Amino acid sequence: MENCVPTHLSLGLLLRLVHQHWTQDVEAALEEAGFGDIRPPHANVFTFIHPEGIQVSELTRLAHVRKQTMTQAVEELERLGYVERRPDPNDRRARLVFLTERGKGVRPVAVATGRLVDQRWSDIAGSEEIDALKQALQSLLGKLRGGDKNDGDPMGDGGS
Amino acid sequence: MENCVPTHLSLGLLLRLVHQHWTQDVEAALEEAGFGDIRPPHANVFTFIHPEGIQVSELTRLAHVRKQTMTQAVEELERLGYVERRPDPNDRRARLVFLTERGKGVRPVAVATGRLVDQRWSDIAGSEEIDALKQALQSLLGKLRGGDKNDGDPMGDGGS
DNA sequence: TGGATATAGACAGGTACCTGACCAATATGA
DNA sequence: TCATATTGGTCAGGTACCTGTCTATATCCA
Repeated sequence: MENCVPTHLSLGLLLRLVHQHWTQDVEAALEEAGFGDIRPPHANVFTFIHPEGIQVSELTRLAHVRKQTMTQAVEELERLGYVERRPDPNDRRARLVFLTERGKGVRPVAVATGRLVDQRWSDIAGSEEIDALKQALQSLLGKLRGGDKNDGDPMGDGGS
Repeated sequence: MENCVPTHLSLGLLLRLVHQHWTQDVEAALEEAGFGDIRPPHANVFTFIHPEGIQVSELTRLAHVRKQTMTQAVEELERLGYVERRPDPNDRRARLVFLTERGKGVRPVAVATGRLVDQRWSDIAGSEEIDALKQALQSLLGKLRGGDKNDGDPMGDGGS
């Protein structure tokens, strides 16, 4: 009796709960991979950073989080030695974020983590179902915002 | 060009973004209904409370949030005069949460808010799509937890 | 060329979740 | 019946988001 999944929970609740699962799973996967010091929000940085350096503002746009949030992630990664910030030669207001040598080593793992969780969920629930869910969410999102500029995100996030 | 919704965002990112939309929409709907002092997490209380009184612990179970979170919501609603807490005659550790007269008046509106947002989203994206999404999330959730006790939630949440 | 506006980033502060430690009352069971 | 969980609730503290304000630089255009 006790494991019927009976009536409909609200959409808000469902979204929150599934999202929580995702975050936890990403965190666990990072831990497992031996990078306990990298946490979900950091994945956003690893996902979108590139060798030419990138501004924090650009990162916020790509990851859809606020400046404060992204700044904090970058600062933490800087403290951990994965990235460094240097002045932007083309804009004296800005600083560019670069991977350090250490960061370059970790990036593939950090980026792969999201995919890994995707994979696990596909194993559990069927990859078609997961794909359909993604599609549905994406389509919904597109409709909710009248038409938002979007951006790739090969896998990204992991974060939130 | 700028409104293509091109490649696939990660599931985590999608979940976060859609959830954010939901929360904002619920908040806006409450505001619109003239209850700007009621905020999304409070909806959990209004959804699950009943005339016989309910323990905070029971509320946390139903809404799937932690004690601290629910306690805070209840305290706020108490301060606003929507609920009151009285000792549980059957358990001297516990206190029961009851709606005040004021709370009884607001409850239907607070509960309806979630449905309202559901309705709006159905208008925008098609009710079939929304229903399918709910179903998919629920099914996924059921699979992620080996098999969890569930609970109704006629509409609930609103909150997160 | 100079004034309005937009942008990069820092800073201050709030919210809705979370965890873990703790106390008091209750239920369990040898 | 008394030690041992378990549970209801509080307290302290952390995280990942959010908002708004502010300064310095950049951009745009009249």
